[in-house]
This record gives sequence, structure tokens and C-alpha cells, in this order.
Amino acid sequence: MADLKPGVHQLYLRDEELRQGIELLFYAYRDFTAGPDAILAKLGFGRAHHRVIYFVGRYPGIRVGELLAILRITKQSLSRVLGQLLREGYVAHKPGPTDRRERRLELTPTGIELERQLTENQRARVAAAYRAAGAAAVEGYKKVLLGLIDETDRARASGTAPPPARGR
Amino acid sequence: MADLKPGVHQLYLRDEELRQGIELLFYAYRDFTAGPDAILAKLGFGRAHHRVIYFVGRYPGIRVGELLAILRITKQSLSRVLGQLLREGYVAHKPGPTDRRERRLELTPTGIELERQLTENQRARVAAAYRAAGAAAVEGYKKVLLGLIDETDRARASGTAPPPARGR
DNA sequence: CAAAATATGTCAACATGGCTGACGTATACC
DNA sequence: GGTATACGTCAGCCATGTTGACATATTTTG
Repeated sequence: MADLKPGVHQLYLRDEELRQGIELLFYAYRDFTAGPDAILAKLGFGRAHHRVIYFVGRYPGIRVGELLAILRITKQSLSRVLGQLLREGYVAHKPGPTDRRERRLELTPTGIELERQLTENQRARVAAAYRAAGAAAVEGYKKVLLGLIDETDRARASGTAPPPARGR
Repeated sequence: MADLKPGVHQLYLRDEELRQGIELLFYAYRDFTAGPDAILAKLGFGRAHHRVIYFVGRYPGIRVGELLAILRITKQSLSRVLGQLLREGYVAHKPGPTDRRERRLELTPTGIELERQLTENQRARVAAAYRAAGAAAVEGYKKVLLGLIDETDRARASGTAPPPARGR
């Protein structure tokens, strides 16, 4: 019963370590989305609306196709929420400057206000976690998360890619 | 156009920094769940089934109520997926050792095999990210994620809490 | 022991947000 | 002038969350 072989022991540690990495992500995401969800529910919106508002706010002038690539959902799914946001005046669109087939999206003042309110919640949570963990930990956090992201999207996620709506 | 006031500049950096922290979580979660989702789809299961299988595998003998607390969903929602998993032979239950109202859940051999298959995908992803980032970064990753989790669940998420199904 | 509390399940109805497939329109490009 | 592209829409399906009400078995408590 004593003295497990080191190989076995290491395997156990490794599994525990990896499972913890998995679970932390689950719990963090679960709690991270809870705040905005509550605000959205009052407006008759859902998490999908938040994502659209967030990224349109983040990249004003973004094209529909770029939004689809970021969210990784179908245009029909996007259409439902984006249509609502357009009709209810949170998002506006105008034709692209050179290619008039494009719809360049941006937040209206109402949309900006909602975005601020929603994201403030998450920003505060991240800020608190950063403060508690320290600058070195933050670097590690970013490094590991970046490694979890599909290689094709790492540039975008790390902010080293040019913003989507460059050619305005 | 030159020389922004330091206050303004810092505010900008801070916002960028926090937004990046938010987005990394979004992208990582998006890509992290994609692999298992594909496997599950073939079996007619969804992400919810994975979560149940995962945590039952993680804590054999877990009670239904504990599972609800971890997942933060209603018993009706859980019932749907758990019922399927029970009927299709991935999960089994037996009465609690002292309190026979309880249903202690565990994976069947079939369930264990599916769990392995699903989680292996994520374990590999985490392992690769850990390897690429280094041990120090991993510490930071854990520290920050832990700070993002509701305080009530930090002990559980960090593995410092006793496993739910202790009294077997 | 009877009553209350607890652990769990179930039925029914509804909302959100994914998906596929098919088809339509406007604009750009060769 | 024909093809490709950016985007939209209609219709229907599925997974998974919700609320509310009620049922059953078992434990705890006065």
C-alpha cells in the first residue's frame, strides 16, 4: 500500500492538474456570464445579444461576415439577434465605404449605454481577479488561455491582429 | 495630437487590458467545448450531457443535489439529461448509505469510456497549453481564474474542498 | 407517533439560441 | 453579361435553459 511507483503517482498528479484546469474554466465561465445574463433578461435579451453588442462595440464598423467568424455561429442564428438589436435601435448599419454590399455595424448611443452597463459587470470582475492575483499571474493567465484558443484565432484574441473593420 | 495625459492613457490601457481578459475567456471557452460537442452530437447528446458525465466521473457517488449546485441549473433541466443517461446506461444510481432518499450517482463502464473519450480531448488541449506556457504561467492561470469564480465556490474549484460524496 | 422537512422525481408549458436547407437580392468582379 | 460574393429571409427542428405545480419516499423533529 505504501510507495506507489513514481510513474503512477505522476500520472495521478497530471490528471488532477489537468482536471483542475478544465474545471476552473467551467466555473469561471459559469460565474462570468451570470451577471450580464440577469441584466439582459430584464430587456428580453439573452447572452447572444450580449456577444453581438460586445463585439460591435469593440470593433465599430465591423462587417457581418467578420462577426460570424468571431462568434462561430450561422448567419441565421446571428440574424435573429442582430435583427432584434437593429429594430430596437441598439445597433445601426451603413453600407461599406468601398464595397456597398457590406453592412458596417456600429452601436447607437443606446447600444453604447447598454454595452457599457453589461460589460462593466465583467470588467469589474476581471479587474478584481487581476488585482488579487497580481501582474505576473495575469501574464500567465493570458498565456495559457491563448494556448487554449484555436491557432487560427490567436492573433485576434491577443490583440495583435488588425481590427476587422480596418478599411473604412 | 501628441502627449495624451497620463490619466487618459492609463485608462485606455486598463480598458484594453480588461477587454482582452474578457475576450480570451470567450474564445477559449468557445474552442474548448467544440471538440467534445462534435463527439456528443454523434450520440445524440449535447454539452449538458458532457457536464453531467464529467462531474459524476469526477465525484463518484455524488448526490443529485450536489450536482445541481455545481451546474447551477434547475432539477427539471438536469432531470432531462440525467434521465437519458440513466436509461441509456451511461450512469447508474443507488440509494445513499445512511440516507436512502439520496441517489448516489456513478458512471457505468460504458459511461467511464465515454467520459474518457470526451475529456481526453480537453485534457490534451489543456496539456498542450500548459506545456507551451510553462509552469509559472499555469500558476497565474489558476490564480486569476479562481478570482473570477464566485467566492462561495472557490474551495470546490481549487480542489481544497472535500469531494461532495464523502460519506459513502 | 404524527407532523414537518428534505431529497428527488415528474408533468406541462414556454423561451433562447443553436442548427439545416432552400431561396432571394444587391453589388462587385472578370 | 455571367459568376461570385455579402447578406438577408422563411421555415422547421433540436438542445437546454426556465417557472410552477404536484407526487413520493424517507428522515427528522416536536
